[in-house]
Amino acid sequence: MTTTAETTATSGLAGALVRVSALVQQVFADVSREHDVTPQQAQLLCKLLDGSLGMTELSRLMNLEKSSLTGLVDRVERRGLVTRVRDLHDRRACKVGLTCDGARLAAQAHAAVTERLDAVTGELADADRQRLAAILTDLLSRPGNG
Amino acid sequence: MTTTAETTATSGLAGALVRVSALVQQVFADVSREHDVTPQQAQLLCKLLDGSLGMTELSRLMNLEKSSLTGLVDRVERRGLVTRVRDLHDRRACKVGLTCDGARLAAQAHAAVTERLDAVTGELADADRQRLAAILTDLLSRPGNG
DNA sequence: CCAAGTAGTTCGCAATATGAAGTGTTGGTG
DNA sequence: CACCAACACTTCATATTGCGAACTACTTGG
Repeated sequence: MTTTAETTATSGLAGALVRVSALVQQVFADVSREHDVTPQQAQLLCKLLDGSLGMTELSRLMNLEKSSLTGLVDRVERRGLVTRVRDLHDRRACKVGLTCDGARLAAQAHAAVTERLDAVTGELADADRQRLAAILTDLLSRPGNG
Repeated sequence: MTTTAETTATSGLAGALVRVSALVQQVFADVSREHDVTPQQAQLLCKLLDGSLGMTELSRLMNLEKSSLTGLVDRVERRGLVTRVRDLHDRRACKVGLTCDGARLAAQAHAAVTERLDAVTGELADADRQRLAAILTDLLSRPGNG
């Protein structure tokens, strides 16, 4: 067993997940480009949609080294989409938050991604959509998958 | 409407898809790193698992500009995982194919990704796994989503 | 008060991605 | 046949991404 690519056939689920992931990434890339930001920048903005976050928290959330995040935030800040605010209680730390422009862009990009993904899943039967949502939610709720 | 992040709540499906995508990307990144290649390089190798492909075909398959692909193939070729073979019938074109090392690495990486994703979905009930696979396959079979 | 830990940044480096421009090659049309 | 548009791929300049190691500044426990 585990001879060649055909191994995929065992379940097909893993392969399907990889392909779905590629599809989502493509949607994300398209939307980001239409809003004149990179996918990473768009993702950063979206993470901030429900409140400012510290660098460490953000790096954990985005699976990035802190040093990588510094640069990313630098570039997004230079575009005026985000600001660093020094934390009053801990002068080492800072909170990264959206500017007005950033919030607008983030909301639009988020809506566009959602809309397009809903369009993709919209071709499914309603029952399947429900089931899909339920199963994925279940999957993501397991420890380690969140 | 479309006020803030809470908009996600409408269906939750789009958000779940995004999160699943991130999960898959992380698995891919981990596995790639363990095999000492970048995710992009691993992806390239996997595309070649069932036969050599031309640059144009590859660029379409990977949603990359041809110029981007040239560099990617260069680096992977430099590592001895892939070779360019001039096409006899069309001297403009070339076929990119796996070397022995490349094929081994690709197979291992592919197996590792599959294994890890199966582990992730293994926590689901069997019936849900089946349903999930069926729905995703259906989704991916729709024109434009493949 | 001092040692250890924590939050971020800086630096050097390699990889990734794009678009514009360039090199050959092919194939059809006049 | 000669030409030229289309095609396959490469080159180049540029920006972004990402890592790890070393660094600064601040906080906190003892």
